[in-house]
Amino acid sequence: MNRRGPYRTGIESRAKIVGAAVDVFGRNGYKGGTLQQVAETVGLTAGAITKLFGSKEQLLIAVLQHWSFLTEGVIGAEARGRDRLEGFGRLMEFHMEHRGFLELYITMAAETAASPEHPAHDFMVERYTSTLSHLRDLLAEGVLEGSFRTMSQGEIDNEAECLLAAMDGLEIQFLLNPAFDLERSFRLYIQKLEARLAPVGADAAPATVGVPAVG
Amino acid sequence: MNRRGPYRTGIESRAKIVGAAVDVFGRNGYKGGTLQQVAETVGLTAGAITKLFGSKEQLLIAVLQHWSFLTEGVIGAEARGRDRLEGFGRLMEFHMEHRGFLELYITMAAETAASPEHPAHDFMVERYTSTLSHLRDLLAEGVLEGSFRTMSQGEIDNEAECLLAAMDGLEIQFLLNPAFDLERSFRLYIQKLEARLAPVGADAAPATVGVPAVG
DNA sequence: GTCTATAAATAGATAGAC
DNA sequence: GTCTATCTATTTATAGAC
Repeated sequence: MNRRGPYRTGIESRAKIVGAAVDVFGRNGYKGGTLQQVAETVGLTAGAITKLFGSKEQLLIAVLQHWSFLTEGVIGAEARGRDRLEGFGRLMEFHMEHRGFLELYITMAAETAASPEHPAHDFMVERYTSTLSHLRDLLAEGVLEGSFRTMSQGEIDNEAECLLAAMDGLEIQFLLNPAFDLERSFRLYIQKLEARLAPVGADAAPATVGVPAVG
Repeated sequence: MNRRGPYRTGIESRAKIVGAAVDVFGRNGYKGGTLQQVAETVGLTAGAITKLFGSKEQLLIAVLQHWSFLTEGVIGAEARGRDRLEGFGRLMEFHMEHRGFLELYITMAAETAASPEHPAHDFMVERYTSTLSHLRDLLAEGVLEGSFRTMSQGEIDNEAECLLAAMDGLEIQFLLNPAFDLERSFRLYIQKLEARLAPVGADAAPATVGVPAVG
């Protein structure tokens, strides 16, 4: 970085273009978003973007890689021990602070879910597969560690699916209603999850644990 | 219906066009879907559709009304008593059998969530608001009826939000992976919900209730 | 590296024939 | 009611000047 030479401005432009494309593709989708909208945002022309990235599709790929790199950094791989699921809480925070990335994620998820020929389809399928795998591992580690009660693999699978589903669904509700407290709702879900998965005899009064007064 | 007169074929065409538009808008989104794709599906021309519906946007409105009418019939208003949440289980079944309507719902939810100027934005916000309200009512009625333990309004709100989120998120997972058993995953979520919300003293062994062997 | 100009395709919508 | 033909606007992508 801070590289000298003939490519300096090109590299800076690429970064600015990718940032603008996150918003454009996030708001209007891949087909709906246009290179001219991106160009307008960064003060260039559509032709310049085509030459820099080769094609609209390759710009999308660059956008997805940027997003992937950023969110993996937010979630982190160090999530072990007590704060196992904390990385995903940080992801909710990140999405509240950077709405453009959340819009991109939800838009790409829906578009690729509905059309297998979407250029980002394989990317998103792989993303969902690995996220589910990650969540299953966290839950299984919690069982081995004694933080969670014993569960069958089927129970672990379903908890992982529901947890990912809750994140996606709550994020949609946040986008539709900016007053919605995404991070708080997600953390309440986690509290209920931890109460439900508490080792037998670890805590009394399971009927009310994990849900503080909120009304 | 089976109406005579000069409007007969027009009415039949309208129904066929709306059905085709469900798929086209569902798969490609509103901006991404074209009148020509719809016309091709039903064996008409794009010009004929424009004349019948006035504009692309009015076709979308007709599509949303059709979808709304159908899904409300599936969910039903009779959902009281023990089978309070059964209507939403039927909705999951319906979505597995009629994937086009599910694609339309998820696509519209994502598009309107990301762009407030979307022609279906107000429609979807209203849809989410009323669904959340419906779910809160079902939970509150369950409390009054004694099926559920006492909850604060905040707890009810969060349970309704998480339930709607789980439905949306699990549906996305089903679309991305057709082998995913949406209905079963949803019913497992409901079982966990009912176990979590069981009246105090109504059932022993809360740690394992509601989750049958699945591995 | 970015521009202008342009090619080639496609969009939604309208007009008029039948 | 549906078609053909056409208008106007946009799209991605390319070519060549600077």
